[in-house]
Amino acid sequence: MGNAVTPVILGLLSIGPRSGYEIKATVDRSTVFFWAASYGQIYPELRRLESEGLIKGEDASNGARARRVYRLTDAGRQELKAWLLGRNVKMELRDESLLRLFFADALPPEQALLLIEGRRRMFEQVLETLREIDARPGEDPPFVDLVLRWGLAYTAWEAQWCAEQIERLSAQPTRA
Amino acid sequence: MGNAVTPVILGLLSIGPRSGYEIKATVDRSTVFFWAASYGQIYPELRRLESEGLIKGEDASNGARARRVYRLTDAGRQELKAWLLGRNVKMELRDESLLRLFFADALPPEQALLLIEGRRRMFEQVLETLREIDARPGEDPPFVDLVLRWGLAYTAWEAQWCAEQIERLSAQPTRA
DNA sequence: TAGTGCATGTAATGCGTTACATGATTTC
DNA sequence: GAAATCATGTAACGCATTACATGCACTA
Repeated sequence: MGNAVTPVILGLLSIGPRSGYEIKATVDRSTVFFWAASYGQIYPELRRLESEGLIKGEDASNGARARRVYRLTDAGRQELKAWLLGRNVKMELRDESLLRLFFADALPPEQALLLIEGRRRMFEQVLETLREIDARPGEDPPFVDLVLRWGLAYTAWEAQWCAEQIERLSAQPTRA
Repeated sequence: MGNAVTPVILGLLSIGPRSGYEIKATVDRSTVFFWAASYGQIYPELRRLESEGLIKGEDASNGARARRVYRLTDAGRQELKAWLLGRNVKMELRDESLLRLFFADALPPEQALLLIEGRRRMFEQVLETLREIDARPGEDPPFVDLVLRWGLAYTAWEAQWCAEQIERLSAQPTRA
């Protein structure tokens, strides 16, 4: 497995053939919430993966506009399965809003409350975005759908947690 | 605000004076779950922050062993507050276990289930780690404690979500 | 015909992690 | 006396983001 973008490419191509551009577009409205990818990673990696025989590119130009569609090879599918079942599970969060909350004792109580309020709004907005995606119903593979539902549930939980803390702290403003 | 480690240093020093080594140690058992930091960032940034007058270092050597303890200056506290109240909220998740779940349609159903099971175990383990931290009671500042409780609640929620999905999918193995 | 979206790609830049280097002090 | 911990720091490396460059095709 090459780098961070490798499983994304292999995974998306396991759903269906795509161009580099389409991979990026798909990522930007699906995995980007928990796994980002940029052109700077995608295009070089597509060539590398093809040279390793894990994917196969095919010309799909439209007139003079170049276009190359990739599909997974059998070897590529094997590689994807191996990655899916591999043991290394690392999860890293980089949550700036949470870091702020962690240091909120440096602020007067009413401003600290604003921090939680901001966090709530953030998740409320993500929730809206995800609900719009949800609008077009089940044309996605089952587990793609499952993860979308995870996103909805998780985001709602975060917003709810913030709401509870705000209520609790508003009642007893002296201590968190 | 310099880079990713800047708010961590300013924030931890707002709780109390610390050496670079202690900052790293504190991070590794608190913010590391949502915000990591390494020596390669910390030591250069400490010097930079001191040269900017945001923190002040003081020699605290023990015999021949060098040690330098930093404290926040008034300017540093202002900078911290400004960061806390700033508007840019970016949150990035990098959750490999979730990415696997997203592509789990490439696997036969019983192996896909194993993926959720593995995710559940991962959160169950983090939960244990966090509960051990929780064991020593309220000597932390209120919001530090709040974020720890967030960690406990969040982790428990994730484990619970996995358990629910496993149950649901075990009952109806054909669709996710 | 102007603007948006499709499409591929690279170079520079910045960044954080990893690994290494060094040595003192405390604990068992 | 050995091992763990305290303590500071740097260099190399890998990696991803950002910005840029180029041009076609479709649509309003």
